[in-house]
Amino acid sequence: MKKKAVVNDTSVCQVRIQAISDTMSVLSGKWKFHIVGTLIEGNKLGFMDLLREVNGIGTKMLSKELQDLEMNQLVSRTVMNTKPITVEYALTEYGKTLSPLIDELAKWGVGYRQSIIDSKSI
Amino acid sequence: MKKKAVVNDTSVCQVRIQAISDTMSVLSGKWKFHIVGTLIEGNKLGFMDLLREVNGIGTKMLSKELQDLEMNQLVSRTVMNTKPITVEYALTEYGKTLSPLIDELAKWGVGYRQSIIDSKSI
DNA sequence: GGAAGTGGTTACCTATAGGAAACCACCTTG
DNA sequence: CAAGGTGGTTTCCTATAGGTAACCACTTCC
Repeated sequence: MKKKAVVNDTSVCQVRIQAISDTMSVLSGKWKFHIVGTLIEGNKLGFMDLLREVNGIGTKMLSKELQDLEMNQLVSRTVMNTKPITVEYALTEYGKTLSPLIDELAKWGVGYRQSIIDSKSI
Repeated sequence: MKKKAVVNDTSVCQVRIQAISDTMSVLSGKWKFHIVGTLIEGNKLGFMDLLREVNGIGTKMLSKELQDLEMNQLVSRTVMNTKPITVEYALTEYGKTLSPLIDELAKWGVGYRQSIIDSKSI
């Protein structure tokens, strides 16, 4: 019996793999990270605000993605009692726990872009 | 001139949004986080090892995703001079900078799963 | 009354992500 | 020489993600 080059079959590792799947399934698609990232910066935003801020998104996708995020308790939707009715989208307390993740995402992206620039100038 | 409820038009913010896009474009698709996550655990792995470890992936996707990652300098591909030819995939030094990001991803996923369990048991 | 701004939904279309399976080459073992 | 293990590529197919545009309702402004 040869020893297989298996990684690490401990439950810790299985949990980790499962956890990555879970996170990705909640934040799947092209826009959710952007929307959450924007809401971290903006605190409370209306639909049209988000449409402007999230570069390139259309009404359909924004609407759908917000529903997804609301379903997963990450975003709250509050209809305000104003003259032209307005709706406020904001991160829930739980949604705010995504901050460190989004920060890492942004941080890595900055470094990545810099590394491309550096490699070009050699 | 009404003040628009614009988030934060500073360059810091624009960079951040751009950075999130960058990261997501490099790690797009269903499998890249899994593959990188597995390589973090496993150090050096062969094609068949990855095929076994990354649950559910097929040869085509694994092959394609590894090429993508190699192109972006995140993964190295080394053909070993062994009797039945073997290939070692490993994270590059730059690929290892993804560790904190993957860790956050996994950490959040664990918390998320727990929050689902908790909300059920109330 | 019509334009313009709020916040969407719906229908339609297409590009592509991703899966299954066949196939290829090379080497070793029986 | 056939089987089985390495490491893939190619073809073919489909599900779905995502884009465009039309449309809806309500309100205020002119």
